[in-house]
Amino acid sequence: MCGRFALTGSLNWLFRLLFLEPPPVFADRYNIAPTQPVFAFLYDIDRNCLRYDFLSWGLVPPFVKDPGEISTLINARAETLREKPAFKNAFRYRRCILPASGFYEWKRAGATAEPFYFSAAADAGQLCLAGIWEIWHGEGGEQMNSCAIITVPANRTVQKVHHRMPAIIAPDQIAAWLNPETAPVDLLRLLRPASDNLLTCIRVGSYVNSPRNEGPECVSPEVPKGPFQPDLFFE
DNA sequence: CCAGACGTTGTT
DNA sequence: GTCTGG
DNA sequence: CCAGACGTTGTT
DNA sequence: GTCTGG
Repeated sequence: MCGRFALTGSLNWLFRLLFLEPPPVFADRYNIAPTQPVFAFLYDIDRNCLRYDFLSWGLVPPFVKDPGEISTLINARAETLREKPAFKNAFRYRRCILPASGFYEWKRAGATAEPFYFSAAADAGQLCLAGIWEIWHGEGGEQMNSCAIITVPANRTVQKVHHRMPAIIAPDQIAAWLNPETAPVDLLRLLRPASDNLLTCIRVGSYVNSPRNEGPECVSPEVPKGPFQPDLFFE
């Protein structure tokens, strides 16, 4: 699955690819967690244009009375997107791309969970995660835009840590994914586990565990804990 | 017909 | 809103 | 996803 | 244990 990710560095290549003007500033984010605003490229069927926006991570279906009523829809299984009432309309009409430098997965080992960071092996930069988004209207006219990340079975690299992973769209498929004219069957074809050579994996420290923590330390490799820690004694 | 769910993950 | 279950 | 809270009353 | 918050 995908419950935490990072977005750092310049996205200019993506803006250029989509013929959009980049915003002047873009803060590095190392620990993007559910409920937070996430940056997204999306097709807006109402305005009939491709644009970007910030979406609240955790999809709120339009039929709920209170956005707090549903809180865990941070992922949507690719296998059942078309059938699930909470997702089908979003899949049909509101797809998005969530750029990510990498994503975190936790490996469960009994009571403990060890965090791992997956990023593009080619050092080429960001990944494009496939998402769906939704518009929620409150009784008082308030509006909330939210999103979920689509998951697929893990590839060989991710399998070592977890059995699901985010769907990653290749740069040359982004336009097709966002295009409102693309047929559902062709959309589903894009939702495949990434090829095994796309990602590298490192074990990171538990610093990232708390969503309150930010900064590059989130992706720092785990400091091995051995019986000997001379630095502590001879400081 | 109306009532009630509508989602994922992991764990048991 | 729309589908499923009773 | 993990971390952290988990409660009421009355008064300022 | 379970729910809420980030």
